[in-house]
Amino acid sequence: MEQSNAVLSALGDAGKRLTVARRAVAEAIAEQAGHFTAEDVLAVSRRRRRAVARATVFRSLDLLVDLGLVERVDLPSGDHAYVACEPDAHHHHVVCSACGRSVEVGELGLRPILERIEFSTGFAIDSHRLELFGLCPECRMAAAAKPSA
Amino acid sequence: MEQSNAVLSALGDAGKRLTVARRAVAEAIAEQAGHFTAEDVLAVSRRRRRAVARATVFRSLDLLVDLGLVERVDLPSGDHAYVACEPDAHHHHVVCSACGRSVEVGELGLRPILERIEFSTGFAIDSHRLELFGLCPECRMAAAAKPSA
DNA sequence: AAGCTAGTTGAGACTGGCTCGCAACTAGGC
DNA sequence: GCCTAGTTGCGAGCCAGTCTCAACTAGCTT
Repeated sequence: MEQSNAVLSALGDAGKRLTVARRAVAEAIAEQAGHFTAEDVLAVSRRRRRAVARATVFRSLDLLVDLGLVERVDLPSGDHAYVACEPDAHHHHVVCSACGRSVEVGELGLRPILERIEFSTGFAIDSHRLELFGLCPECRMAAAAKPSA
Repeated sequence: MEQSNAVLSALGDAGKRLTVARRAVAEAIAEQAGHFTAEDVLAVSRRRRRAVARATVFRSLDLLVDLGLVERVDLPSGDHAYVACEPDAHHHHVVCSACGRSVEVGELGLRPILERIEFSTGFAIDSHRLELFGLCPECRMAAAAKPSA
């Protein structure tokens, strides 16, 4: 809930209205443990009897992406998903390929690598996207406990 | 053309048939300078009078992705595209955001960074995706020559 | 408390990327 | 040249995401 509050106050700061639909979307996102799709938000909003129109879900999500409160990730499957995240600081996400949970990691010294690439290719790199996929500690343990199946 | 040959022989090695449709797709890909979409392949095949059905384009592209001859990239816009690339070695792509040209870069010392992340998050990272976007040397010069517009 | 208005929403038609099912076709071994 | 399983083409279908526009409302104003 606190997270949805953060979203709501960020909306206010950006001079956006705090509408019922946006509250519902914020709540639905706050309820997500890891990454989620627009479809998930839609489903949660319906389940909670705060149904929001499909178009509005996409609009709100776009808005939140603009505000940096949510980020798009492209799953290895090619599907588009979103993750809630801290605004401001540049960071990346580590996504659990079993349960979908996602964790943020900081800038982590990519800078020198980027510089090396710029030097060797002549490109002026202005944006990059690093997405990491693997098993979170819980799923690792679960997998170890029950190796087959 | 040599690249399309590489594709064709790789198909043979994988025990796949060398059909007319696949040749057409291979040629269309060889003709692409940078990233391209399934739609591009379709358009080229038609322009060359070797029209391939939409479904077949997707099937062939999937096949080539499986064989590691082509890779999917997700553009910052969220669109899916493909890039032709060397099979085997793990590598990443630098994509020019102006002209779409793409260049491969090697593994470039990401390993220690991944290890640091594994240590700090407890995740067992088994795959990652690093996509770099920026201006290639030509487009940089073009941009410098004509700063406005 | 009521009014005002621009930002926002809902509904549903629409688009475009991609997949499916199946009969027809053909690459490549014999 | 024959055979057959792997492929293809076609067209229908599916689904995420977008668009349009009239109706609604958040939040300022009076």
